[in-house]
Amino acid sequence: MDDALATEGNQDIENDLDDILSPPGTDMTRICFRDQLWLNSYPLNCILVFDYFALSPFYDVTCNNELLRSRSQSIHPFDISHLSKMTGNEYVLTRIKEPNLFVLRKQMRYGPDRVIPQLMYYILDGSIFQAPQLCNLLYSKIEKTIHHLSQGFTIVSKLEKINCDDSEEESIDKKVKNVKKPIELKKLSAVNDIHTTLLRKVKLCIQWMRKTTGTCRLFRPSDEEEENKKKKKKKKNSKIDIDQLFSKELEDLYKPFLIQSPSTSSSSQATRATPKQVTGLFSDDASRFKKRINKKQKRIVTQVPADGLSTDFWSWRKYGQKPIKGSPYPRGYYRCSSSKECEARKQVERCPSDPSLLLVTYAAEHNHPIPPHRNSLSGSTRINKLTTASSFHIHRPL
DNA sequence: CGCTTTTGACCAGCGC
DNA sequence: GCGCTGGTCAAAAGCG
Ligand SMILES: [Zn+2]
Repeated sequence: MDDALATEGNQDIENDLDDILSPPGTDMTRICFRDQLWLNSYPLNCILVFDYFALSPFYDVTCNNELLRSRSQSIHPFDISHLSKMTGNEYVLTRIKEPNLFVLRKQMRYGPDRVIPQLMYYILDGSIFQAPQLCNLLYSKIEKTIHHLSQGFTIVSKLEKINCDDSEEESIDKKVKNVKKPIELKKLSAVNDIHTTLLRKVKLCIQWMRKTTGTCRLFRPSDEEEENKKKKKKKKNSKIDIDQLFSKELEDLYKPFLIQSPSTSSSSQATRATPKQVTGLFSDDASRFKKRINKKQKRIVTQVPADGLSTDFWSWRKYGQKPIKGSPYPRGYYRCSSSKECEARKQVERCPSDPSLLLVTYAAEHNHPIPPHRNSLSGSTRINKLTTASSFHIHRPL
């Protein structure tokens, strides 16, 4: 299955989003203005930068700066003492690093100390750009993230059939059935749901941001903006509500895909052919085996094709191999090699009924992010020998 | 040299 | 207590 399934259904929402993100006449982030003739004739400094900016298509001739300019030659159009007495659109210089960088802000003034920022522009080495709005930036980041997530889910559902056992009451027969049940369709529709819901949330967030701040900024607000913000404390509270709601619902959405931490997981045990294999897996005592994982630890069983291609992204170190009863193939024991503190473990064994499949049982959770690279490649050539087709008949002698 | 895997020993839990 | 089984330890060996 391809990505089209996930994206097609969201077309309407995405179109709506485009409308929200790009109100007519505000998104000029794709263009850049530069007048080499002007730059050759005049020095770009904080006095003349206004004249230069006024030549660009970004400049709004209805602004108060334009009024000041036409009113008197002796008043600089950026003169805040005059601008602050007026109301309406205006441009102010917010950052100056002559002659390379100038940052301008377009804002709506309602009174001497009441302004709402609208857009930011920067003039970098003579080229004028409009800074992308925070909401656009956020949206593109989130969209990218969603895209990668759904890609990831698609790949994962192709490679693995995941069984996450939640119930202890399930009969053994049922458990065995669950292991074999393919779940690609279920996963894909879940991904689609997540995609749709995320887009909806993003849309809500952006609408809210526009309502509360007029438009979104890329730069840190100035002191006077902070004061305005304090006056809007009530609205700040509503931000918290939305944020909490947003993260809560996100959490709910992703819950089925997360390996729960020991503190939150309820008691459950592995899906195995025989429950006997599960009992006595880990015991918690103060001896030198205290590192053994709690018996109630949540465990996740996955089936992966034994082609040697589908490895996970964690780095593992083998610490044992045992022959297992009822299977001609041994079981390999691996622990996380990224961190000494990390308790994550996995067991890899070949499925007795279908030797082309590997049963990978994960226990405990990593307490660190996925390592970017393997810590070391030395000694790793034999990694997962169990997964290579040539050697899975090897049995250690008893 | 620093990492890995290999592998026999050891431990804990369970059933008898 | 004893034997069986699954899980872990740790010394030794292997690898780049
Ligand atoms: Zn880890």
